[in-house]
Amino acid sequence: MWFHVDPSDGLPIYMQIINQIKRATANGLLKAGDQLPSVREMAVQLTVNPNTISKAYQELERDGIIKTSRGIGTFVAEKEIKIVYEERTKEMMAAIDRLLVEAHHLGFSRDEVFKLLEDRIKDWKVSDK
Amino acid sequence: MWFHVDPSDGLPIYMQIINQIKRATANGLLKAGDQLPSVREMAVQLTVNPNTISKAYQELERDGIIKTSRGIGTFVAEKEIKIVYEERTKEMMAAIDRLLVEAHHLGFSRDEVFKLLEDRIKDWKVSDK
Amino acid sequence: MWFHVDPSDGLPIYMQIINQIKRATANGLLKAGDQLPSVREMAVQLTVNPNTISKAYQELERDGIIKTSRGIGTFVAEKEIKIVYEERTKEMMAAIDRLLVEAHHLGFSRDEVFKLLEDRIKDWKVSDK
Amino acid sequence: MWFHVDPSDGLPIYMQIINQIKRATANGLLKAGDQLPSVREMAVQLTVNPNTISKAYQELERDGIIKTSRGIGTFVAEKEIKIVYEERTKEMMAAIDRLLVEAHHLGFSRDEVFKLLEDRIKDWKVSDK
DNA sequence: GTGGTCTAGACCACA
DNA sequence: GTGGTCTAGACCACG
Repeated sequence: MWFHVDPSDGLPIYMQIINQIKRATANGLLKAGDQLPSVREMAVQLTVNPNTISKAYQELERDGIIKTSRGIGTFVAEKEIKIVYEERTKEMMAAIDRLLVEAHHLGFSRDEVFKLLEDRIKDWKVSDK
Repeated sequence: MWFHVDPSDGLPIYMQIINQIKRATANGLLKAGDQLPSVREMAVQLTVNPNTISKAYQELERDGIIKTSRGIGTFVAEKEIKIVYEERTKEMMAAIDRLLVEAHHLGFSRDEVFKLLEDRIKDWKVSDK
Repeated sequence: MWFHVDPSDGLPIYMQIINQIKRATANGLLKAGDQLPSVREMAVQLTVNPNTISKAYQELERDGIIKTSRGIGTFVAEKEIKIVYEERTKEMMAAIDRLLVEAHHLGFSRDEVFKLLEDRIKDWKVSDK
Repeated sequence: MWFHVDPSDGLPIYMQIINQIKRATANGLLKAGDQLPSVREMAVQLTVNPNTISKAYQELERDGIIKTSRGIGTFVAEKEIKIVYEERTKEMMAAIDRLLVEAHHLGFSRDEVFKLLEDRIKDWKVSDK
């Protein structure tokens, strides 16, 4: 499988794994019912401590993203993640505020941020498939 | 002053303080030359250990956000954009990309992000002087 | 390892440690990828509080000299010169000027400084590989 | 008088004053027997706490640079500062080492440092009077 | 009064 | 085992 991990990334390794799996399920790269590698298998592949994989899986299961059956394996769950609208918007606004603060400290005006984002979104759209 | 801290937030306390001060300098609540509460003062206000405040202040100083003088106090620094243009833009684009990725995870389309940012910038502008 | 510390030196302990590590990476005693003693280990060696070592390591990390991974350890970072040419040269010239001023205070002529540096560089070169 | 002080310099204010006076006596700008401003006078002039001036003067007197007579004033002392040769050389070598370490972290080779210093010294000589 | 350093000791996050 | 955060409390340097 196509997982990878960067130990020198600030993000804890178990988090990197969680993010990749979340993203894959969001993308459709992983569909409900798909089997995930076993903890040991993945640990070998990423040359990472099995505890680390285990922790990632546990957290994913807690969030209802995956489902593990003892002795059988680990699978992508049916359930879909739903965050309430207000929650989502709140987080999104927080993220936007973080961006604006960062922009300020980098010396960009709000209009420049707006312009840059506009351009960036256009680029992304073009490269969309 | 209007600082507050949530010990049960995942974010370390000193980080919460850093973020609040960065934000305040970014939106003009704190202006260059303004004096910040003394380490001890802020420590009692937030019922937090003085060392924790100190750590936040030191980190802010090395980022050039504030300036401290022993025996005098701590002050908001003159803003000075030192990084070269390419560097700045590169960092800004990276920040924008992080935002777009986060937006995607939260299930927002790019147009929605664009719209939200537009609104937010308008709000901030009002508080500009 | 060969670290040592003098608590009665005017310089803060964490600074002494920083200087030693910077020096060691500068003259090749520590190379990129080398593992540093763990915080606790070094703390007992130097009979110093672990927090003090931790502070030194954290400061070194933000200067890009070392790289630490939680749960793994602390390592010498790959050297990476990021600053632009003009910036670098400006800083270097400032450092040279500081040296010349200090030399003047100590009563050395410029030619003597030149001579001493020449000798010193030769010595260092020998320890190059 | 031509003293000045920069509170935002890393160096403590009292140190800045000491350095200026030391330099002036080394230069000949201040000669043995010259009277220095009173503590109060200097404090007003530099808009600095009198304690700070006082501390500088005390330290200078301890080093034999100046001599104060109660009720009369403060004067440059006759005695000349002498550091033993080995001491001076030791300090000078330490300063050179600091320069070389800094150079390394700025990405300069030893030969480049040598070259830069050579140029700098030549410049200084030309601008000497 | 200000900020800076250090200790002792606790608890957490990560691998 | 690793490093990171926080507290309580001491002492120092500076103005």
